[in-house]
Amino acid sequence: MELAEAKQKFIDTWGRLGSEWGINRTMAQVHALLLVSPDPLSAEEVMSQLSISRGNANMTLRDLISWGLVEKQHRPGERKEYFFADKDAWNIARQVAKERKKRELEPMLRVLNELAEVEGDSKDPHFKTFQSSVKDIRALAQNANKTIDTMVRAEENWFWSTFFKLFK
Amino acid sequence: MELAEAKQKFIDTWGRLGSEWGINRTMAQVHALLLVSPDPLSAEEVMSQLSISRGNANMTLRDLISWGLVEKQHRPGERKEYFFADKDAWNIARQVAKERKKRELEPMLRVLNELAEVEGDSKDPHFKTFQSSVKDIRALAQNANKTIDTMVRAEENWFWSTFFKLFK
DNA sequence: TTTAACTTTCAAAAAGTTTTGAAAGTTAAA
DNA sequence: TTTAACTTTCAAAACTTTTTGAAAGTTAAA
Repeated sequence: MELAEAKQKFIDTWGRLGSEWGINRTMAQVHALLLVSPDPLSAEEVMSQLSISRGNANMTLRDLISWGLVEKQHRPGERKEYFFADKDAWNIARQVAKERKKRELEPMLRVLNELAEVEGDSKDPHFKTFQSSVKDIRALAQNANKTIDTMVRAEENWFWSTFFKLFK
Repeated sequence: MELAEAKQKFIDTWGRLGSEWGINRTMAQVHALLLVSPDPLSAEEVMSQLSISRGNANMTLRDLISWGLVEKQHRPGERKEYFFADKDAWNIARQVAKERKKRELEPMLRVLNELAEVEGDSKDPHFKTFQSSVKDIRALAQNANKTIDTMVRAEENWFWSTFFKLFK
């Protein structure tokens, strides 16, 4: 397989994975493109390499920056901005976990906490099932939350050497 | 808050979470409905409680069964089938992790393995960046894969006793 | 300043996904 | 076997999300 073909396959695969996990396909593709680029790319280069519009490239790059996966670079004497992706897989995983926790897990936990407080007739099977399902799922979510906290705080070395041992 | 209102909120929240994570909103809502139902429900009941069509209810229930989250129950002397959700949060998490691993992680790993084999000029920065990004992400994916394997094999007790102690 | 090289916005269009419901299929009981 | 109670299918419609591109906005350099 040629490098160009392999890059394309990587971009497509990363894009598919993203969309299966609720992340905009184009955003994942732009991320993949930057992951395999040794140097920062301009918006123009992203547009032409992925055949996407200027508006789309702009929004997507801003999203990637807000996810903490990409940063802008400025070159002296040039108006153009360049975009560069953090290439460290563990940083990427941490960053994504951190953002999704903030955007999705925490809001859900707030609702679950509220629902766990709902009072009712403890003889009513409907109430009993509701309460135990909610509390059980809440415990799971709290646990996920805590695990992500630990993950976010962890150093790379700690992660590769210690964390996965638990699961071996 | 009334129980009925709380149930509705639970169903909506679970539905939203599902769609943020690439799981059909209705499927997540049907799952939530069954999670708070002490008894199995018929397709008819699911349809009317969530105001969805017969076709949608049927497909969604079959999907939930294929995810291992719901099972059909048959009552002697009745044609109708009833649907019942496993209420155990740890089983649910394991089941979802197992299915997503099979449906998404493993196919991606196959592509990454293939891409990690691509040969090229090790003096070329494009090739070097490609190779190291692919290998690094592959290592992460392999770790995730292994972690899920362990999770799937783990007993409930192991999980609850090791992780959830603080929250009970 | 002014200019022009760039970035950002956003309404409309396109693409993708989900839902509907009527018709076809299935099967348990009579 | 026939019937009718139920389940399944799938093409078309509705809905949701993403993308486009032209216009507006910004700003560094001349």
